[in-house]
Amino acid sequence: MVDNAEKKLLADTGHRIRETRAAQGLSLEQLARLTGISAPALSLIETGKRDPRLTTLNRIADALRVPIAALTANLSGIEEPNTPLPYEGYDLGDYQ
Amino acid sequence: MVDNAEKKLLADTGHRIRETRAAQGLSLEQLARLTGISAPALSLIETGKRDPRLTTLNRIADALRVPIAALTANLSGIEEPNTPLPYEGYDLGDYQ
DNA sequence: ACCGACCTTACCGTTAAAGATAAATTACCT
DNA sequence: AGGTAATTTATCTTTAACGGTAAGGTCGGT
Repeated sequence: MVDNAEKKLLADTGHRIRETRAAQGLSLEQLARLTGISAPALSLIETGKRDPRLTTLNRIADALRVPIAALTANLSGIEEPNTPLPYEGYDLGDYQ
Repeated sequence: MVDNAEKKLLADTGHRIRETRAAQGLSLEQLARLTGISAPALSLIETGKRDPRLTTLNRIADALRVPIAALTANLSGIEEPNTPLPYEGYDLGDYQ
């Protein structure tokens, strides 16, 4: 469960990065120079084969001039205020 | 430039995680069980001493039932609107 | 066909994330 | 004060991110 969801997260995030980069007419090599991240590493991230660190994601977002949130696929089931979760909550006793 | 900004990013992100966890009355040990991430690792992340991977951040966001964007500090200089490309920016003349 | 720009994949070395455990520290109680 | 929970820090091992380089692959253009 975790594994497939995480693969999808990485794939979707990579997709968003690639779309954003392509929309700006940047090549991997250009983005590599802008971010300091090598082009092979960027390729792996964009194809969902690598699990980037937060600072890596931040450097990409900075270079593409979008917030990190624009790159992180949001498939966790939560989006806006409070989506009622399909599964059991934990004991959040003093919450509310 | 990158270094200080990244430290601040990690510190701010960790702070948001801690605030969200505390607001739900969860201990590090409880969050560790929910995420599969060890309590020492969570402590390092919350105190900004570790650079978490995207899937790690995602597991934390899932357990806290907030989107990843709620945890990632947004100090990249860009705000909210996902600019659909004004496209006259980006002076990459020196690159290319 | 060749060419050139772009992307992918594979290998290697360095570095750091992450789990486990234990120890030390701090906070919060009565 | 003592006691307990919570958190931090330290050490170790395994795993993977990342850069570098080189090789392979794809596509469009002349």
